[in-house]
Amino acid sequence: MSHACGHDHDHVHTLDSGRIDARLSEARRLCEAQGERMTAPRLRTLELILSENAPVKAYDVIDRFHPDGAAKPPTVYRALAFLEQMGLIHRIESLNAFVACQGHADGKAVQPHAAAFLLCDCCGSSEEVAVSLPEIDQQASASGFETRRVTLEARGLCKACR
Amino acid sequence: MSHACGHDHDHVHTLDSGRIDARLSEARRLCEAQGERMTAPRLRTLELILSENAPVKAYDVIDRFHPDGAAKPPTVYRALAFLEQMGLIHRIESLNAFVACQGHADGKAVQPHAAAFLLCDCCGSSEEVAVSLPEIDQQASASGFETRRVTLEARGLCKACR
DNA sequence: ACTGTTTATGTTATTACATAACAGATACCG
DNA sequence: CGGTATCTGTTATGTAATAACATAAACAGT
Ligand SMILES: [Zn+2]
Ligand SMILES: [Zn+2]
Ligand SMILES: [Zn+2]
Ligand SMILES: [Zn+2]
Repeated sequence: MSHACGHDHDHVHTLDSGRIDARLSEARRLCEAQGERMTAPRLRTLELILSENAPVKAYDVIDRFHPDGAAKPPTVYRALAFLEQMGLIHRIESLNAFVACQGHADGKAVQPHAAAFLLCDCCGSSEEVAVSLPEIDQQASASGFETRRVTLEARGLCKACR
Repeated sequence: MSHACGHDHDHVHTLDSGRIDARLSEARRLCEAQGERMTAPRLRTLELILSENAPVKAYDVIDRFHPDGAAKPPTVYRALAFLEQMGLIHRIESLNAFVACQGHADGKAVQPHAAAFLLCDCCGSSEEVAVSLPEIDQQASASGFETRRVTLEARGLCKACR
């Protein structure tokens, strides 16, 4: 984690392993409840993303996948696609990275959903926030546009890094 | 332009060359007014993006840059960065592509600005819409987050492709 | 015009990100 | 158990973006 901003990034806290295990179990339940399989590579990919608790690059997952040596890219990209479909992770377009969905943090199952993100350019932290988008919905309606997915990402500085 | 959607994409209209020339002249004026140079590679890059009138991949610009043979990537990526800074084009994160700013279409000079986009997954068309984002601004404030740039992209089907 | 300084471009090479294609294994269902 | 669908392993390739350094053009002051 390189930075030249004159302050530390201790405020980017990680999840303890108990909390991660809980999230993984819950993810397995959620998949099985929908007739989907939570396989080893999917679980491992989710584990690595949860461990970071911030947006992670696909190739970071690839590099850390095995204790010794990297995974093959398709293994991880397929797992990422699956986890995203299940609503367990989100892709951050402006970072080419993936982050665990915060909608599950409190133990509730959450269907795949659009989310907005506050992304710190200094410490790399991410906060998922729920927003409605009346204006763009209205603009879309006015244009006869049928919206399927919305990407909303705010880049800037978090409270601790300002 | 490949598609298997059962309808044509004639509704994706291009700009005629007179209109493109006008936009290029205006871009030059806008740069010079700010003490920036509108050089040949920058102008050529903008021309290619205006010609498409829809989001264009960087490597499409690279391939078409010279009548015979491609440009080198840094040439085009540097031009793209410049044009984006000048507010003449926007980067579409979810497509890894660039589109001309529509704020200049009516002859007005427009400062660099955030914009939202309606992006058709079928015909590839793009519509730039102006929106304010009270909810995310509010969420950011509540979190002590200082927003610098916002990406807002709606993917779906345009009126003609629904 | 001369000269130092800044800004932009040319060029080579490399790094980062993502998917196609197909073979093999595993789960699931009747 | 056999057939089918789903998932994984593997190789190779395709696509997107930048690092690093050399060259050239513009600019400002003399
Ligand atoms: Zn979420
Ligand atoms: Zn921060
Ligand atoms: Zn614009
Ligand atoms: Zn369309």
